[in-house]
Amino acid sequence: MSDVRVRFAPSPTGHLHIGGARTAIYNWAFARHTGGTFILRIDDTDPERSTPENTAAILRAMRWLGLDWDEGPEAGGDRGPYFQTQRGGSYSRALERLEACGAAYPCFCSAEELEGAREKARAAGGVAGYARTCRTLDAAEARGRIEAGEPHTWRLKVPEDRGDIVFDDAVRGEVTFPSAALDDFVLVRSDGTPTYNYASVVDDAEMGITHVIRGDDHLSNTPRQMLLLEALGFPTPVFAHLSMILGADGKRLSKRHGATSVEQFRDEGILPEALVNYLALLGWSFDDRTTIFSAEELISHFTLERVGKNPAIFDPEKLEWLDGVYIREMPPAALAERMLPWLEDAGLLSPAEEPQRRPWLVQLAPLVSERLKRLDEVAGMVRFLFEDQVPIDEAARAKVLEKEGAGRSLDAASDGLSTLRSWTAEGIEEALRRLPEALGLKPKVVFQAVRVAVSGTTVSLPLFESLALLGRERTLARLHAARTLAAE
RNA sequence: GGCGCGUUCGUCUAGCGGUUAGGACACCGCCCUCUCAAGGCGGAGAUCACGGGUUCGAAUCCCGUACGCGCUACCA
Repeated sequence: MSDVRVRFAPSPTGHLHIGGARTAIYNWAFARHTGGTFILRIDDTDPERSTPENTAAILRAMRWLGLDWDEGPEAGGDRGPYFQTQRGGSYSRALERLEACGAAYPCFCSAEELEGAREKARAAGGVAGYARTCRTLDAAEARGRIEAGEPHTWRLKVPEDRGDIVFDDAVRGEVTFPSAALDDFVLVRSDGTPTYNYASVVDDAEMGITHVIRGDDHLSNTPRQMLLLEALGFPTPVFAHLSMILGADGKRLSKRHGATSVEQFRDEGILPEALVNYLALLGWSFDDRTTIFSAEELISHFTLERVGKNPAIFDPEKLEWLDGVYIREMPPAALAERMLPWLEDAGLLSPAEEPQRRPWLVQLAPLVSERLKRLDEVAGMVRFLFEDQVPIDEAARAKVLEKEGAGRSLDAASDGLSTLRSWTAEGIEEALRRLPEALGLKPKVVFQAVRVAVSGTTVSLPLFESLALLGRERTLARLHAARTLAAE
């Protein structure tokens, strides 16, 4: 195992978003590629919005995607705990050190005061940012106010002579921030909890994180964190900032763009392999032409050098195409297996009938596989093979059954099939193929009449195979039922 | 407002000084065909955001402008 250590640190304020999922995938792939360690840490420092349910959902989504972590919740590890709310000791120890060396100071300004100052500054068109009012407070006086129980936060004292903060981002290259533009940001809130920038830095350092691969929204936080790192005497990790994933309108992805969380895609019948493949490609390229690759191939090819800098628009259509590719590649038995929950949810199959229906489902699988883009489409496609009777679609009746020749086609099909010796797709095809010529009708007329009679619609799974799966009895019953609706 | 980052077909991208600017999704056409798909073949689609440089030569390097996004919170 190499000494690379990376982490994915979601905050459990919601479900696993696809942006977060992509960050997780890159961290995971990087760790696996380098033989390093992948750590999952829960950044639950926002007491208002963090919930255990969200944490559970995130872990579930990670597992579903196939992203396993070496250290973290439910995995253990010797650098834990892996929940920030359980790491208070680390933050207070670090604060003591910062205070001792004069790198942090208490601030007694109230939230209202700060807000007021901010608005005034903004109205004046000047710089926002904290005015450093408490920075020059006398140490003894500050001590006294703290002891008197006055509410206060702790702020980092940004050094005045630091100059430019420069770092070499693994995806964006050299990035420079003038330290003069940084204000003395809050480390510890008045309730004693750490802010993101603070907790994250302390944890990354204590957990020995070597590469911080995270969203673009943290790029501007990086200089702050580097200042903290310097004050604490910790080494600087390699930073790699990933661009955002946007909706079709170029705006930040949100609910109105459709599904945005990993579990929503699962519920829409997207395969985890396809989602990982798609997300990996959103901002990273395998090479100059490869679109489809397995998780193993992703791992062996993944490098930070091939991560792109520009924001990417999420394209559900391409995801669905890719999902279709994965569905088609699946062996029939595997697809039959994956179809099960969807058939059960649609009430077409009960778990009890499952075992004896297995071989039948394996025969069905190849018929649906090449027309499925998502698994949630399967029930609608196969329903006519499960139910005893099928309603005839009004438009299909008008368009097909009421046409001249439909009735004769159904009669002839009934005749031919009722005495058919081997009820197989091949046998059925042979019997039905004879009909058009015998009736003097176009093949399409005959086959569409039979299709509508049997499936109720003009579009269905391949006819002969469908009849084979339906069985002789139900096929003949439907042919007879449709006869009454048909023209001659 | 300040600071930072980004900008190649509609979309995802390849490209890292010399290419007919390549691939994929979507789109269009043809073939296959019992419908729908899948598949095969072909097509259209990018003056590489714009304007200046540097260079024999720039999508590739530099500067500026525009637009987009992020940060500028006791959110993360």
